[in-house]
Amino acid sequence: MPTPIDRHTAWQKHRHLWHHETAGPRTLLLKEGEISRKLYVIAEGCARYWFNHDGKEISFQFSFEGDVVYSSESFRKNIPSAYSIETIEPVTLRWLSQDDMQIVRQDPELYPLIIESVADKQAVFQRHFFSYLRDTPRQRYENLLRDQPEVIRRVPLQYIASYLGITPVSLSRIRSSIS
Amino acid sequence: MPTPIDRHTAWQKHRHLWHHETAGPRTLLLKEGEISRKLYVIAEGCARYWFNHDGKEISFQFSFEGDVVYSSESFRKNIPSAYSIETIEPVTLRWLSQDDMQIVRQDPELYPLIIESVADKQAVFQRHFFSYLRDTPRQRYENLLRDQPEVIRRVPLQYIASYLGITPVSLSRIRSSIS
DNA sequence: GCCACTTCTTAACAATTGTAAAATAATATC
DNA sequence: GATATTATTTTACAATTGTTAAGAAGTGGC
Repeated sequence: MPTPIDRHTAWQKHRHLWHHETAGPRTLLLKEGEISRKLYVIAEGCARYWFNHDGKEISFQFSFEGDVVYSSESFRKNIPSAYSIETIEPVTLRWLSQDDMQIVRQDPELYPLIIESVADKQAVFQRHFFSYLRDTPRQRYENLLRDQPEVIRRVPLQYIASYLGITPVSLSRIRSSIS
Repeated sequence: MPTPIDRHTAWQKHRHLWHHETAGPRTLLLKEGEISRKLYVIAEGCARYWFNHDGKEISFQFSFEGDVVYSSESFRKNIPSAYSIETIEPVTLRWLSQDDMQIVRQDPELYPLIIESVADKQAVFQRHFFSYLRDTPRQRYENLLRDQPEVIRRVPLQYIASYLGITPVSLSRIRSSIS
């Protein structure tokens, strides 16, 4: 087994592979049905993940500074992405190509870190999922307000409504009954 | 990078590490708050994942023959599990200890397979999650009936209700309005 | 600043779900 | 097989959400 080394140092070995890019607000970084070919990291700004359902845009994830942004299944398997990724604010990004990511993935010092980060992401996702089984929409909004007030400050309410699994009208009612 | 070999062959190398076990119905394989120390695979029978919320048992996953069953975050990090795993039917199981799983994980031929299976599991989970944002409880029940009729045959309805995010009463109404 | 456009809120009503309690059905135990 | 226990269904009513439409507030372009 490779000797564990510092996470930051392990990644820094590959920093020469990163490209840089900026984009305005409401720019598609990835379009539903296309193949995810760049693994982005957000340096500044925010974005949302969404998919189309009967003509409605359903947002299911928001990403901010430091977050990795890509469609992992599409990126790994070269299959069409099930969702789009769109900037909300103007963003500055760095990204890795699929080929360069292959190089990084082959680094034995990074193997355990990558497994771990994928698994951790899954755990976070699962906790988020639990709130849909456990809490009412009102409680989910209150949780968001308490745990991630930044989302409510930076993300338009219509996107937050679909993220909470309700309509904008219902979210508006919940908000007015709180404040 | 290790040469990719046949998935089955790669796992079979480690078959001597597996233990065998049986359990009756309604047996806890893992209790919320305890540490997941065995990675089970179901040979026969089925089980459910659930957590407690205000005295109610909320089921969020069902597992059948061939499925891996454990609390991944708890198993990896030796932290208390956020949920319980309980048999529904009598089961026969095989399992790996944490230490033996460490050995398996170190097999360079299995690294890519493990990363892939974790990532795939996440994708399945994500698709399931999407239905909570996209569909009504009635549609989720109809999807379950269409895609996994085995779940409805083998799992008590009260567990299915919480899995769908509704009460048993509401599920009963939905069922009676269909058939 | 003015206009057009989008976003958010409010209102009214329909549809769905939750809650509590009782009835029925199914299962387990002796 | 009779009884106790648990699971599921049904009923009635309260609470919440969806839908549609209209109004208010906010944004951006000229």
